Amino acid sequence: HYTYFVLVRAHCLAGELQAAMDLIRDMENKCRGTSSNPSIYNFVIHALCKSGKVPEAMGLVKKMVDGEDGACRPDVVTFNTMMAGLCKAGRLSEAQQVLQDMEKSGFAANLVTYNTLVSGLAGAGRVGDAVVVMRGMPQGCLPDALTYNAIINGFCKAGDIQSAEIFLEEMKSTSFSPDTFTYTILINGLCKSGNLPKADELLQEMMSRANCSPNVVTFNTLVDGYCKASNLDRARELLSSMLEHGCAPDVVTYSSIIHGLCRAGDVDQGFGLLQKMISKGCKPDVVTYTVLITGLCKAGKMVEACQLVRRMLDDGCTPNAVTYSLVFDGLCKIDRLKMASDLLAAIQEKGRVAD
RNA sequence: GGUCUUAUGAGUCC
Repeated sequence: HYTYFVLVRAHCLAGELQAAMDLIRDMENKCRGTSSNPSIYNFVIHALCKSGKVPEAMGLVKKMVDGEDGACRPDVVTFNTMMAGLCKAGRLSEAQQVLQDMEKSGFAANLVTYNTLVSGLAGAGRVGDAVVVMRGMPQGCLPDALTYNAIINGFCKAGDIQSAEIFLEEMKSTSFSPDTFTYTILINGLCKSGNLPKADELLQEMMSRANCSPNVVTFNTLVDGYCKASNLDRARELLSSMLEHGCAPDVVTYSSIIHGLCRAGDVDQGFGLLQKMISKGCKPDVVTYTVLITGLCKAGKMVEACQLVRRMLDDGCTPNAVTYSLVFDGLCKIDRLKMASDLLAAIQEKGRVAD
């Protein structure tokens, strides 16, 4: 079975999900009667969900629950994985149904099950429902740091910092202390609601505490906050201060600042920073390029925008629906249908159509 | 020994 796991995982990671499913069927036939391990199935369910094949994942789970021809019995991870996939697809009522289904099949929900549902609801703007689920968690399965973090994030995303702080206080009264995630969530909420001073204060608090130092995500969150508040100087200060804390800026850090520069109308400086990140060994991704292309389109530099699309293709970076809609929209608006069709031809020639 | 849950960046003035 371990051999099968290695093979199935390799296929999944290569995006060859049908091959992975075929291997499972092959395993079911060859190992008939032996008890197999659900982790192989769980891995495939996860991969199917991640690539948007939720119905296929549901089919596999159903096969397992029904005990169809040689299929392995599900375990709690099977249900948790399926539930997370449904949440990410925005299919929340079906995710809630999984909780009913598993109990019907005699499986007890665990902490991961509840946390999955809580974060799914909270992340979809239904933080009130998330709190109801949290309050209904049974003895022996009480909320942990992840539960609180998901709830706090839900309130922050809804712009309700006050409620987030109430749950922060409640968290502090438990055996779980706010961690790097908690602080980063709050910093993000404060940034998005325009309270940069308080967000910065929290960063200072983190740096003075031992058990929850800021990481690259924390810095990125605040860097983006300052960029969006048009305070590029402070954003750059943070870039230096993250280095002092042993945090290497990553593609998100650079893309945020490049976005800030472009938004300020300084696409040239954006390209300068692009060069700098490349020279530091940080590879630009589809978002980095899209940010720059947006800047070029807004500046009416459609020829350069098309050139950058070709450059990203050459760089091995595949444009997605956001990139394309942006460029084609820009071209059509200024009536450059010839350029649009030329670009489309170049994309098709490279066989790189995403989304 | 292998599988599940929490935080950060892009377009559409809709």
